Amino acid sequence: MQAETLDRTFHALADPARRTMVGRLTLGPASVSELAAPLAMSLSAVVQHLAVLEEAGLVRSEKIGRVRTCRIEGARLRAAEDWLVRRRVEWERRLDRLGAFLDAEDGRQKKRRKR
Amino acid sequence: MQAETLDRTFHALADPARRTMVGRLTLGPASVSELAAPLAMSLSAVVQHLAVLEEAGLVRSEKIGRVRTCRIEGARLRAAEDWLVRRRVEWERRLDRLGAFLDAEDGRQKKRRKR
DNA sequence: CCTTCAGTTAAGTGACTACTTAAGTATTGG
DNA sequence: CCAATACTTAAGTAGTCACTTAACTGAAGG
Repeated sequence: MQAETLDRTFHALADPARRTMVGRLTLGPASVSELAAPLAMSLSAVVQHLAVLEEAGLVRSEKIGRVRTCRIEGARLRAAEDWLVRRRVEWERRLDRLGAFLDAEDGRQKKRRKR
Repeated sequence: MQAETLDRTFHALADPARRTMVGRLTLGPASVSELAAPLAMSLSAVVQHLAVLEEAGLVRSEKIGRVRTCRIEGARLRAAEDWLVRRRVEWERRLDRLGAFLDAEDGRQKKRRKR
């Protein structure tokens, strides 16, 4: 939950090519060429995107022979999700309190009208 | 769930100042100065961050008199959370399948050993 | 009124992004 | 062996980013 880690994670996810790569890796490990296949850019560009994902800790990879196999690393993705969930919960809690307050006000008004 | 919308959302969240602003707004509406208070930068810079958040649809604001009041808009935040949840679910499903497969293999090995 | 307040706008700067092409380096199938 | 494969590295470029300072607008408060 460190600021810099979230910076890198959200930055990594802010690119459609990188999200496509992450999406592919949720289905299972893949080589660099497999990750590149659906993307309309040079292999070189894909490698650079991969570097961003690895530096963010979203992906880990190992090279065997001439093939580099990549897989997702769940922790950072989970941390980003957690951050979003926490904000949403806080925000919903606030809406609930507001709703309860308005209901109470409404009740008071009706009471007043009854007199 | 359009790509460009997620681009903007994740990009907006990739900055610590903007995340601080969003965090503040989950607690309730705030003026620009209130958002700026905890940030070590000029008001002008804060206004520029606010513009990024508004263009991403994460925040909406209205000016009354000389005060601009900002509040969060939940939808886009929710969409980002959804994207992360979907990837995680996919990834966990894959791990489960893998686990089941390994368990089955393990069972087969034990059977073989029994003979 | 007129000054302070709350924000707005413009212009500039240095760093970073997302690519490209081009020229590598190991592997490996035939 | 040697050509194809699977990346890897380097260098360059146009565009974007996160600020800054400075000058400005329009609403209040005294």
